Amino acid sequence: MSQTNPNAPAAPLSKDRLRLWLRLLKVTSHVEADLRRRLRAEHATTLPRFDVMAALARHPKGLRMSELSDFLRVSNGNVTGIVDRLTEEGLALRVAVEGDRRAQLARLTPAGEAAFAELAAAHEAWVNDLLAALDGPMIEQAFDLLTRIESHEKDRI
Amino acid sequence: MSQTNPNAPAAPLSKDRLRLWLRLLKVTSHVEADLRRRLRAEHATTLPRFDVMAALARHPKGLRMSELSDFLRVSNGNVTGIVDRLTEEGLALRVAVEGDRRAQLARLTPAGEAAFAELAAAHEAWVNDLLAALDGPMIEQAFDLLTRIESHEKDRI
DNA sequence: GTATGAAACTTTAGGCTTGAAATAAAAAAA
DNA sequence: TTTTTTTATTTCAAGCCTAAAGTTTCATAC
Repeated sequence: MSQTNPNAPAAPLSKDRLRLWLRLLKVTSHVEADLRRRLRAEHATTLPRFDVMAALARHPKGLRMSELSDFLRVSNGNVTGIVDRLTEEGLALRVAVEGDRRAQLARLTPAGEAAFAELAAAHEAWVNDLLAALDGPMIEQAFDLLTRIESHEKDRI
Repeated sequence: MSQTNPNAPAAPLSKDRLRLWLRLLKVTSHVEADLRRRLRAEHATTLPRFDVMAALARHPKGLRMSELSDFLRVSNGNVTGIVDRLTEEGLALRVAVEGDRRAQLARLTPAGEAAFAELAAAHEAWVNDLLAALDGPMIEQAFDLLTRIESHEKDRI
């Protein structure tokens, strides 16, 4: 489904796409770094922990470790460590699954839920500030561009 | 310079910006993960190593370790390790700086330059493929959106 | 010349990340 | 039932990343 003719000389578009990618990466990395910095400085936590807590907050009944790693698109071993650390701090816990002694559900504790509520509010405000230059129509435009990239991605598989 | 009135109720735009950010992060992470996967699978290397090699390739005379970490926006200690590993494999080397025994220049070896040339060509082709859904005008649009985010960013500091 | 402070770099501790190996339990096959 | 395979999770090794502490060298002030 690629639009490029393999026999054609390198199109100038190829260079433009590369420049765009580098620019996109730079901007998103910068925003992400800012969020990480604020999470660390103002809330003594990290983005991966925030992501795990966000996933668990959406699923109050808990998620299996494997569901969690699927959801977050990270490896199994990765979430093991993060949930370990959240558990040590009393923000998460593991509960046995009825009828399957291999599996465990990770859940937020009440303290974890309270902590996440604060984090989520701060996070939304930060993002709102970082993207404040974009108004409604521009946001639409951006969604549109992302959808194009994503749908092409699915073609490729 | 923020357009939001702190006394106003949470604007719906705030939620839209958050949704956009999550979507943006998802798409860029996916593209980045794809590039990492291909670098590993097809060229037995990593994105951080590629980034260091790209910086050194742009500066044939070499870069001080601190210039390198400034350029890549990562910590000093970080580049120490990456250059160490590139050096172990004969792709980079450190040369003393005339007149300052504290400093060292990191440079690519001829083998490193050759390896990078291959990597860079493959990388450009991958990005071209991943962003193939974007034509010239859309690329312009995207640059425009990124410029807005960036320029607002500078306001905030 | 000596002392003080700054600069360039490395080392260290701790968290994140992956892929691969290990463990344990469940499910399927024999 | 016993064996085999699959599934859920953890552990491990190795690289990436940061902030903070440590080392060496340079520059400046005295």
